[in-house]
Amino acid sequence: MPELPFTLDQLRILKAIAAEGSFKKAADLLYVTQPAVSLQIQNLEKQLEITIFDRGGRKALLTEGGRLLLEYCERILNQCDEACKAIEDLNSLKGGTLIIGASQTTGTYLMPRMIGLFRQSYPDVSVQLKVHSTRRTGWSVANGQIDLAIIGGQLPGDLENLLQIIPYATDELALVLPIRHHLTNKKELLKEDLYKLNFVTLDSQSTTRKVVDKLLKDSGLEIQRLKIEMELNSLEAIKNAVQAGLGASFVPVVSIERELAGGTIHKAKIADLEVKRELKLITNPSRYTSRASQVFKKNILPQFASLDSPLRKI
Amino acid sequence: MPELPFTLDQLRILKAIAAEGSFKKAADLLYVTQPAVSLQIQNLEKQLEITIFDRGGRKALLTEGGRLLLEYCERILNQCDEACKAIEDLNSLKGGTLIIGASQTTGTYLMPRMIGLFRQSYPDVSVQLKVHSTRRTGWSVANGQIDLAIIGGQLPGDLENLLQIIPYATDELALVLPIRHHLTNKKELLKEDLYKLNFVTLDSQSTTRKVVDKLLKDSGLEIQRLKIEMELNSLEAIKNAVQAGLGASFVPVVSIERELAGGTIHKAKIADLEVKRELKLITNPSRYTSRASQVFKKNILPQFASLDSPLRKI
DNA sequence: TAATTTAAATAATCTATTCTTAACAAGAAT
DNA sequence: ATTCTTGTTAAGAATAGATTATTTAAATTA
Repeated sequence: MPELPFTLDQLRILKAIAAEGSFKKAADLLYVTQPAVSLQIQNLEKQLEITIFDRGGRKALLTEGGRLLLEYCERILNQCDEACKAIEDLNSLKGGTLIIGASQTTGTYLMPRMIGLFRQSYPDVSVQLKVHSTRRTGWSVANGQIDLAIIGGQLPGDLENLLQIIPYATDELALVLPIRHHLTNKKELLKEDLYKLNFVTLDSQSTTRKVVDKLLKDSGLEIQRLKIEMELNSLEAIKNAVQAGLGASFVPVVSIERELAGGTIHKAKIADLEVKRELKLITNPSRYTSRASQVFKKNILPQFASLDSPLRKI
Repeated sequence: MPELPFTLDQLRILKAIAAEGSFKKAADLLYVTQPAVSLQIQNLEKQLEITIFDRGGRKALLTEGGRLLLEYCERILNQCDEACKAIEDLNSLKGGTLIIGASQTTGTYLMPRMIGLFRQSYPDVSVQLKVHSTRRTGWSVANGQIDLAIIGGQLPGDLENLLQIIPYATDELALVLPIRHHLTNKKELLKEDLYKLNFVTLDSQSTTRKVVDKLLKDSGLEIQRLKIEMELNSLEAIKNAVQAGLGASFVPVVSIERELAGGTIHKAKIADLEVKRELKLITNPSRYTSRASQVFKKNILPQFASLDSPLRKI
């Protein structure tokens, strides 16, 4: 190894001697014997080809070269200390960044609460939330741009093997009706009733829309017979449309908590149909997992996870 | 020794890997084997309790902590490089300070030429010239405030043992007369003639004055019989006074080179009297000798030294 | 999919630093 | 003069770090 002319230990010794004015005291300060100090300084002087200390007098005094070196020495050691502190902060989560991926729905209704909780405990970690499609989120996790993500949709097959996928929670996709709709009287609906409704849906690109379509189809419904009044591109717009009496819709329950509590929207029960999807936590097991990510997964996510999620099993 | 969490070598390895994106290539770059690199990084990671590299993929990628550390790493290594350069410059005399002491006379007439010569070769060394009394100069050399000095007077006894005193040159104190003075006709004067002259002298504090007085007295002259027209405090003033015809004076030959060449002053010979003093180089053998000081002593001084000076014996 | 190649981790051995103890030398303080 | 302190020198011991050889894992290629 093409050698450096000094080591950090030598610089530490130099600093100590300069501060104490004595080899002996420096040795005591550093918990080594005095010859060790002498030797190191001799090596340093030999390698730099300068005299550093004037040992003549009562005190060990710095020569011109010594003073020059000491200046750099202090700067270098300060940088080292700073580096240590920064790393410690990172370890104790007083710094760093956590990047979380989510779909539109979880990103809008679930993540903000989770992140809020996380930041209560770790206010110095900056958290980024990336809302993208399931596919794109999956790739981002795969190549390390995102630490972890919660998705509701189906991943491309090749990613399924690459990523760790943990069932996280069940997201019910509730049928919501305007509160003055005539079907709100009925305790329970039947699948058949859906054909009588006008629907306001997410546009067909959306993951949630695809999931709903697939689930309805799987349950035996002929989805092309469902009347779609209009397609909107955000859940908020849909909720507003439903509340305005423009039609019914399937929306994630997490997105209507406030409306249900305020009685501004009606959630219908369907006797012979359950529209549910699995929310899944995805991470990349072959990548480095940041401390913040570990903590988020271990401490925050379980508080929102459904009871049967592996994350809950403490 | 309370340990530092990393060594400069480890930082160098870290930097190399980050640059090359590979442990192997970093190893080649640093002329070590690959396991050595692996081990050092492992130690680093253990000590800092962080993961630095993501070894999963094709390339060794930095983790968040790794990037953080690398920032400090680069700054630290840069400082180290700078320190090395500064020391090298000092060694090769591309920096540093040389502090030279001198009496009024040598400081005015000799040193400027020497320093000029020195700075031709070493323009980056800053040179300070301190003109003080012999006594004060001696003490400054003793306590290290001055690297070396040339003095013409007598040192206090205690300093004579402490310092290294090398005969350097003989400084003739020439009797100078106005060019129109009636004694300039004579080829050689005699001591007796001095009593007929009016003298313009340095004031009695001055080293040169004391030396001249002593030398004249030692040669048997009754100095109180010499007529002193006036006392001035600088050689330049004296030279002007002499040239103006106000009187004669003993002045160091080095101080009248220009005037002799221009024929504006007359230097008299005295048959039975030689007024000479030894200029001596003094240094402090028990103190650190700067590189600049060594060079000045070895290369510059001999060019101005008299033939019998030890400095000339190459 | 298997085979080859490449990079990194691991293990065992060996070397080289760098401590420590001990003995010594030089200055300062008593 | 001698005692105490401080630093240097020298020899042995402990440790850190490097090397070679081998194993493991991933990526490229056939």
